[in-house]
Amino acid sequence: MTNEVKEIFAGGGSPAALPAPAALAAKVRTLAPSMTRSMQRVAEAVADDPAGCAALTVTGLAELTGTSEATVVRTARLLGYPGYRDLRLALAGLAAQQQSGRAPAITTDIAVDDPIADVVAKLAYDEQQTLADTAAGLDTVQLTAAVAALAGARRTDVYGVGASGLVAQDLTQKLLRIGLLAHAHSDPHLAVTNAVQLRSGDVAIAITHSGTTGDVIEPLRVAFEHGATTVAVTGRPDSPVTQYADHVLTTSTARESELRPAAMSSRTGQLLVVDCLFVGVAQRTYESAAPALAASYEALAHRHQAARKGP
Amino acid sequence: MTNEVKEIFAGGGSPAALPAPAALAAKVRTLAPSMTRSMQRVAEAVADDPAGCAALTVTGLAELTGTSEATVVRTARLLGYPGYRDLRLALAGLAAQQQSGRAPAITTDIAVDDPIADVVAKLAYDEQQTLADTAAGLDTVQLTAAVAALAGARRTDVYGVGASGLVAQDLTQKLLRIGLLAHAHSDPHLAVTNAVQLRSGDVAIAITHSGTTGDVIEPLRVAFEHGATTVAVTGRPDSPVTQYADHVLTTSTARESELRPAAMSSRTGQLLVVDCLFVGVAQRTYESAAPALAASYEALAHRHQAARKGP
DNA sequence: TCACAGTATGAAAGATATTTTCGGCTCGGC
DNA sequence: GCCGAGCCGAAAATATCTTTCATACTGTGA
Repeated sequence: MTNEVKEIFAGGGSPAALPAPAALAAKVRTLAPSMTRSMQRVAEAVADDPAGCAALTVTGLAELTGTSEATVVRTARLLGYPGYRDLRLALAGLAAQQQSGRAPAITTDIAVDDPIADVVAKLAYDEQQTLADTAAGLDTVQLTAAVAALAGARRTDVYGVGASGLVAQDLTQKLLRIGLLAHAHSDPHLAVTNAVQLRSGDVAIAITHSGTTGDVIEPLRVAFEHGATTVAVTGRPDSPVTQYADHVLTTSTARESELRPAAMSSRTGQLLVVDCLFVGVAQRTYESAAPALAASYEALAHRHQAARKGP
Repeated sequence: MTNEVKEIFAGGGSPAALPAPAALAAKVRTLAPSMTRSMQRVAEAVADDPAGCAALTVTGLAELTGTSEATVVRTARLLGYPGYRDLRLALAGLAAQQQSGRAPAITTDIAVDDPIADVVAKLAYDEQQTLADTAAGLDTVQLTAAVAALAGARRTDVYGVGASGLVAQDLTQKLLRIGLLAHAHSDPHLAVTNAVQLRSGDVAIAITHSGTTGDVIEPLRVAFEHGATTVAVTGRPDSPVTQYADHVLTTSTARESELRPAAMSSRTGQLLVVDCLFVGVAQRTYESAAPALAASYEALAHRHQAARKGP
């Protein structure tokens, strides 16, 4: 008999019968007056530190509050749960919500004495922000034009120095993988001497956050003057580099600070632009890109060891 | 005896011992490849419907997935929890977070005929997700250890090939800027010949998404055997590369597809880890890092043209 | 193809946590 | 002071979780 009653409670009720975690604190306040002393102690502990209580077994919570298991279970029942087990789950949910609610507070700058966990959170948050901003600010018309130029290019040269040089190489690696002829230049002299070879039908891409890097502007200018289609990926749409760019792709300019140089966040936005270019081109040239990609995987397969399980 | 052990697990351990709910989805993806079939079924069910699974007992989840209780417990262990009970609590937390207006996830893949605006949105979303997952899954203990090793290193070698090679260079560039002696190797032969020079007090870092890239594992092994402190940045915490790593930093494994190679999303997570390492080291060596950073800006200033407004 | 080694898996036993029962206890009213 | 109502916790009963162990399976080398 008692068994049957319990089963109804545990499994038979409507799906949303249990109080939502968020309502727990309110329920505690509402019901507190009608509770006995011991139960109030339990309810108080639960409302006070949901996360802590969620980590406790029924026995642990009983000890913490100086009561018994039976009282804890009675309290859980009063709060609307079938038993302590379900209260505990709700508590875990509440704790998680509170924790995630605290997250947006990380907009502050990174300090020298920040614990490493904060550093991780802040960096991740900032880069997410940069991605969102860049995506929102990207001009799809310009992007489409750049993709079209790349897809039909005889050859593509990409210029970038410093951190942007790595982005340039990233783009080049990707384009090569889908069968396009691309080359990244970080040596300004070689970049210029190569740029003079370009002509109509070729594409030149300059990547510079500030838009003022002479070593990158110069080859783009040369390419521009030789009739190549030129693209600038920069955080400053009004900077010198755009003078010689047929298409300008703007990346977001995130806040920078002492411990977080501009190069760090700009890179994230630049890479997003590069990925967009790559996928755009891959879409346009799918017939040839897909087999080329597959072939490049194939070619690398033997350079990977078989994954072994633990010792 | 068993009692004592358990209590340590439940209450006494370090605060961040258990994986946070937010990290769960990432962990499932990261560890799924190393799971057995049955465990994958359980992991999938858990990732698929956290709320639903949180409502189930170990027996219920075993029945739902057509496996046994033992398998469910094993899966929970693999995901980093002491047992199913704790996994269930995390699940409840995750469910609560999702319910409280978290991202519903644009799970669709990039298609060949997606308009460019969709491509931008999907790529940005995916990379944001990768950042969040990587940040959530990053082990701060390992990170702290790696930072400490780097900050006190006589010299640092970083190994990476392909896309990871660019990440290696990014890290190297950053470390050099704050006055550390660092070098990136993408030539496997040179990497090994340099690795034999390393000894205790030096640091070697291998960056490989799959964790199976022989060209990167080999130099790390050599460095490891010569007594250097070794760090692996990989998406597979159980892969061969970790055999020779004193500290393992795990990046998130995002879904990949034909138009979005693994290298693309892995790069985002790797760069976040690199940034965390850099900032961590910069914090520890602030006295010398700050002036070094300032000096590096200074040195580059003359290579930037004055920003001119329009024509 | 077959034997074999190493794993993966689930059934059931064992341990732990939760729920129920039941009797002692306190407190206020008469 | 006596009585009754209801609070409370110890311990039994039950549900749940964990471990163990035997079996089935999978891939491997002869």
